[in-house]
Amino acid sequence: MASQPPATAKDKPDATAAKPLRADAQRNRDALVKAAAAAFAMHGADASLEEIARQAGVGIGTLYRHFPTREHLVEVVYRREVESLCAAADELALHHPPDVALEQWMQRFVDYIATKRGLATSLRTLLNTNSTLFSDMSGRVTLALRQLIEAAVADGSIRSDVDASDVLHALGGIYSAPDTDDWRDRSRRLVSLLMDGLRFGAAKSAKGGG
Amino acid sequence: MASQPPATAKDKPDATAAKPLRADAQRNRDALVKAAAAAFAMHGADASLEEIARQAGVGIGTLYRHFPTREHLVEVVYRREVESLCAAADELALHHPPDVALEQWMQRFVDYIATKRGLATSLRTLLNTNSTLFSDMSGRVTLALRQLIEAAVADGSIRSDVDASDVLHALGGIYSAPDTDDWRDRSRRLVSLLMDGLRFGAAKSAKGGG
DNA sequence: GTAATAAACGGAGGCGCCTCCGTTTTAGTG
DNA sequence: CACTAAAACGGAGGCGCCTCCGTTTATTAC
Repeated sequence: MASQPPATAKDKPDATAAKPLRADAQRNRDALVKAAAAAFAMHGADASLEEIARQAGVGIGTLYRHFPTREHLVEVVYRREVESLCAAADELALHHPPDVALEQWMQRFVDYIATKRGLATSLRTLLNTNSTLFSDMSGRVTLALRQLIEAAVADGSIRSDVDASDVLHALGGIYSAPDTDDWRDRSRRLVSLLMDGLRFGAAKSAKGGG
Repeated sequence: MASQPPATAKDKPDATAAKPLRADAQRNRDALVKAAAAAFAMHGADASLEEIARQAGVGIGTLYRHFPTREHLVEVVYRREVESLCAAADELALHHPPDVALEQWMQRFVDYIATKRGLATSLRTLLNTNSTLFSDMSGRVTLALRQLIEAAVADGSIRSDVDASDVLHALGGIYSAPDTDDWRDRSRRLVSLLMDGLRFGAAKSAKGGG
């Protein structure tokens, strides 16, 4: 479990090599990310950075030391959220039948995107600027979705002639709908509809294999 | 020369209908645009708006009344510059042989773009956001270029199998070159080279018509 | 000319951005 | 434990953004 290389380990020229932060620095950093996530969710991507620092209980200087620009902070928050969304896939897979897990995850995905409406503009700018971020995130999402789909296909509860990118496109159609009041309800219905389409013609009737 | 419709003229429901400004307002507006053009040229698109107001000799409130956002101001300055660039085409056509006019105008065009390097990012954002602006401006430029080309073709000094959009693409290749110190010299050479290509196979050798 | 009114002015004020640097805290060392 | 160097902190300060509203000015009507 001890993954620190304090003295005995050799330096790894790892791409993601980050020397361990000092304990207080790590604490503050975590507090900042948490506060930023809340602030961005509440006020959109141009929430006040000073307010974020205040909520995190640190000085504005500390915020800027950790995140030199607003974009850095937005990126970290965004990565963290996508990561947690994808982690939820594993969690759902453990506690539900594959098709139910898939449906619930798709619903979460759409809901998550919905919360990002306000950030749409700046997030798109960020994703255009930072192509690494874009490919990392879409790769991560596709992977999570693929695993859910494969499990459901293996289980025979959905048809086998679909793949993750097809479904991702279909979900795109759902969340790009204009935002009315009943957006949430409709998206729920549409995800459910998509799910029925996926179940149609599935092998489940011939259930037998383990 | 009197183009004001003070009392006798009827109201035109023109799309660009703008009620005439009060004299002082028009004066201030002009001063602001002029100051802004200078400031953007000097400091890029995020020049200080307060400084612009100061240079124009007006209060910051006046600036914001005329141009509610920075983008409004950038747009007006940009439109004015493109307009003046295109007007230069007519001017050149009056005082030079068609091929010389064409070459000189292309040179001005490339020089102009060069001054916009600093604004590239924000200008691109603006053009993406505001598609009307984009089509207006590129239409205006294409028209000016087409007239120069047609005159030179008619005169027999350049070949006839090119059109404005071809040449615009070629110019694009020139100004998108990486910016080194000798950028200006090289672009001059390249424009000259392009011009030679346009002259090649022209009818001018068979000069005879008046 | 004067009066009335709509239009325009302008800058103070409140807030946010970001930098800079004196102060504090941590992680090592003996 | 004390000591030190390096790392991190934090907030004052300077500047820019933008709004709001009391004051000034151009225009119109008489």
